[in-house]
Amino acid sequence: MTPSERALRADAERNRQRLLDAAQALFRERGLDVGVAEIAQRAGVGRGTLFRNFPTKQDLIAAIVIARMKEATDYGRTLLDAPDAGEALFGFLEEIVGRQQLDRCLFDAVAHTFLANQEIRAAHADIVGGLDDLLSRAKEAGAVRSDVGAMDVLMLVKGVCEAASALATTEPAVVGRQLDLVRAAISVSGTDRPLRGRAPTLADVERAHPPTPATVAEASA
Amino acid sequence: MTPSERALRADAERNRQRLLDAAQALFRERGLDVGVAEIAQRAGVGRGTLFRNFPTKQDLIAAIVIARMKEATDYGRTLLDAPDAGEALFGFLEEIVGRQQLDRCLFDAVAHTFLANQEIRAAHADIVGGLDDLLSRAKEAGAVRSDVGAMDVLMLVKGVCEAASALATTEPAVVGRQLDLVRAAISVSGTDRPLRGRAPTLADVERAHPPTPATVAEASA
DNA sequence: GCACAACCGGACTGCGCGGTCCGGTTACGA
DNA sequence: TCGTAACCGGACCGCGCAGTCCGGTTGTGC
Repeated sequence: MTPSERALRADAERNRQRLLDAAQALFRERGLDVGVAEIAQRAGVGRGTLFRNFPTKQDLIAAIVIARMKEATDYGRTLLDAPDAGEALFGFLEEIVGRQQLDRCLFDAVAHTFLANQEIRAAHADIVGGLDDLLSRAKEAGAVRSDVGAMDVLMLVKGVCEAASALATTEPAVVGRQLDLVRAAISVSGTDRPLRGRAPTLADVERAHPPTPATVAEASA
Repeated sequence: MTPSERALRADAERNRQRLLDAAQALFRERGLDVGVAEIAQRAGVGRGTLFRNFPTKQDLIAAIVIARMKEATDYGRTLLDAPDAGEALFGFLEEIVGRQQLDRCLFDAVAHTFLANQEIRAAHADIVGGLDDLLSRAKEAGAVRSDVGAMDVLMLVKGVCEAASALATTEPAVVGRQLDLVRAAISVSGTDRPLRGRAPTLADVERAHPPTPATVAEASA
């Protein structure tokens, strides 16, 4: 947070990175339940070192989540220049799903608790923003119906991730199939029925996950 | 399991039901994390009584889940006589989502662990069967594209539930909107693109959640 | 080459929860 | 009425894990 933290010593930085890598790998393999002891061991450092870098297991998780979200956002930006706006959008959706499939448990965490964390909230908003840009272009290009919003799409995609994770291990092809159905859902079809209600907004989601007093305090510390 | 268990004494049966009701209510309010102590207290019984009726917290949860699934299946059957096959199908989907919204955490549990339980597996298969019947009728009536399978639909619906639970507390209308999108996804539109792969089957899902040796033993006990 | 930051890693604490035990009590049901 | 099944509920156990402490060690940066 405070930029005044003097740069880490070389070995400290190295260890920090090792911890992130080890945690990431273990979380992928076995979920968030892996113990800190094992993470430290896999990283080849002592437990003390882990807690020096990340005072709390949650902090460690959050660091990984944020890094992953930023990667996705960056990828989305590169698609803004793509010639076919529709394909760009659907490509982004594929990418998001692919990433969430890899790091399933991490995004579970985001959904349930971590939107209370300010940094994660910001990273999330960035992704939504990027998606919104891609969606707007796709609408202009006539590839997507005009009455769906970014959160509509994001919810569908999140849903696909969740549902797919139940059986993706044995049938990865199913994910693509589900995405095809999402595509059918939001494409212009000529026989579209109107959608109920209004498009949900980012604010709606954030309102449902208020930052806790604890995280606010933490952020200002 | 064994039908030879002699009927419970009146007060025992009463307590059993109280426990189910209390657990159900608490799970709805605060998720599966509520402790057994609190459940017993809310039911107005001692902890010993809880464990006599349900040797394990998991058993308690499973009992509730199975009851809920059976209710949904029964409702589905009543729709088989409805005049409009398309509306019947979509009505069933609304119903499923509504139920899952109420008992969010329970179905999380199912997805993650409980398909290993034979009874739950059977109840799940029944629901899929019912959905399949409704879907077939809707296809014959020309309301739904012919290349989607019951599991395709179920996955979409499950996805909607998951995604919605993230913000349903503040915006219940969003769920209906997502269901409209699901409807758009599987309706005949004239401009349908082919779907990747083949329709997933119940067997695909079950294969991904093999019954554990433990549950097999438990079922035969 | 030296001072000190960073690391090691075992021992320890605290916590919460599921599950067990049991002696004393209640109320069902025949 | 009476035998007994079922209940009560406090005490207790075990477990696993996050997080702390600390004395001894290593290796970085100046």
